[in-house]
Amino acid sequence: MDHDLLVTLKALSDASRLRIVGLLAARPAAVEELAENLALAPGTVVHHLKRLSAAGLVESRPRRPYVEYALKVDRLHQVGRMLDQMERGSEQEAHLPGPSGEPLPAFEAKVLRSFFEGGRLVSIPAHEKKRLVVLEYLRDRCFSEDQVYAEKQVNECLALYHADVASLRRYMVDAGLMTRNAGKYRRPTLSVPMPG
Amino acid sequence: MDHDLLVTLKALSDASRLRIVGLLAARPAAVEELAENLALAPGTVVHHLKRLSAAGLVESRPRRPYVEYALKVDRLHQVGRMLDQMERGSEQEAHLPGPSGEPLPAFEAKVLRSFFEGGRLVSIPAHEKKRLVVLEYLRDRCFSEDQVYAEKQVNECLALYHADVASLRRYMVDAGLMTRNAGKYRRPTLSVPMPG
DNA sequence: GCGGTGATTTGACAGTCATCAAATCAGGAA
DNA sequence: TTCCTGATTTGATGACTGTCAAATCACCGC
Repeated sequence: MDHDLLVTLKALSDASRLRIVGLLAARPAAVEELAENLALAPGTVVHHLKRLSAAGLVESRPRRPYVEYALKVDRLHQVGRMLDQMERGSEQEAHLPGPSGEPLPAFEAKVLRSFFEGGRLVSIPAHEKKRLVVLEYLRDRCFSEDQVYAEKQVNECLALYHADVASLRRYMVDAGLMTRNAGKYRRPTLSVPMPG
Repeated sequence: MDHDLLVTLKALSDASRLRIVGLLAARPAAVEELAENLALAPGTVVHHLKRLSAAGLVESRPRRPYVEYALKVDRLHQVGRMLDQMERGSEQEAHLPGPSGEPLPAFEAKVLRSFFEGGRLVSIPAHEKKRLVVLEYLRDRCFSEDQVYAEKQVNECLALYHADVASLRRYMVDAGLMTRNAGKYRRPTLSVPMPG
């Protein structure tokens, strides 16, 4: 979620891409059309469109013999709203809501309240049971299922909550909350820790 | 205006700076405080704060013995609104409104209508009188007085309207609409072209 | 099947920039 | 004045990325 915002802002923070968004705001267009308007090579335009697409700002559809790229205005509005609410973000995080607002079990709520302050993790719990609560909470806030994360991305989101991202990463992997394969991280498909 | 949006988006499109914004959203803070939370060197934090400041997102105030940096929420909201309205941007430009909405003299209005299409300059007028109308219009939309622009910035804004930015730049300078000094561009302070 | 057109991918290059360590500055206290 | 603390500047380095030209792909009509 937070990570997506970053991706989207990065996508919008380039002159050429902003111009593309401006052009697509008027009407959908093909790659070559954009390339001509922007005085850029088609390959470059494709590169930009891919970034905008990864940010959910643009969608493509075959329109033989062209490919029609169109702006997804909803996403733009979403980003606008996110920025508007960013100032509230930290206050809300101070409430430490559960994944979908439902109340947390008492123990977990207590642990989270005592280890978080102003939306940030003040220290990593030494007791394994408490640590697990914190780690699981962070994992849910940072990573979605069925997505692969580079170590850099993992660090980026964890850093939102605590400076020592290396420890958090290691603990998560050790606890089986995240799996690491060839430098890539992901949530385990079905992690029911079975003893024996 | 458009240029400021780019600067601001660039400022927001970095993980560290987003985290800074998040921290400052909770409460104002000093450089070292931020540096510790982010696990970054103080110098690096200052660098980021300078960028955020240039984007108008942050302001600083001496708070001996510290320097207090605070978020300017208004600016954040402004950006959010700009993104919301970006989709309307091109439509509005299609109307080619004057600098502050007042009606343009008939001749200028006619020239602009015939040389612009969908908010873009379709070709540079060959006739000097018409060209001047177009150039002046573009200058007003791109550059404010009392500000110095690098050539790159000049190109960025002009490119929003026409691919051949080099010609536009040259014509503007030749016509005295912009002055160039040591690679830097600016609007002439008082440009009353006096013959002789 | 074969060309042709438009889209995409690839490899290389250049410019930008985040980051750090270390040097420097600024102002209060001793 | 001379320290001390915190902020800022500087220079260097490494990573990222926007850009292009050229190669490749995908699909259509012949």
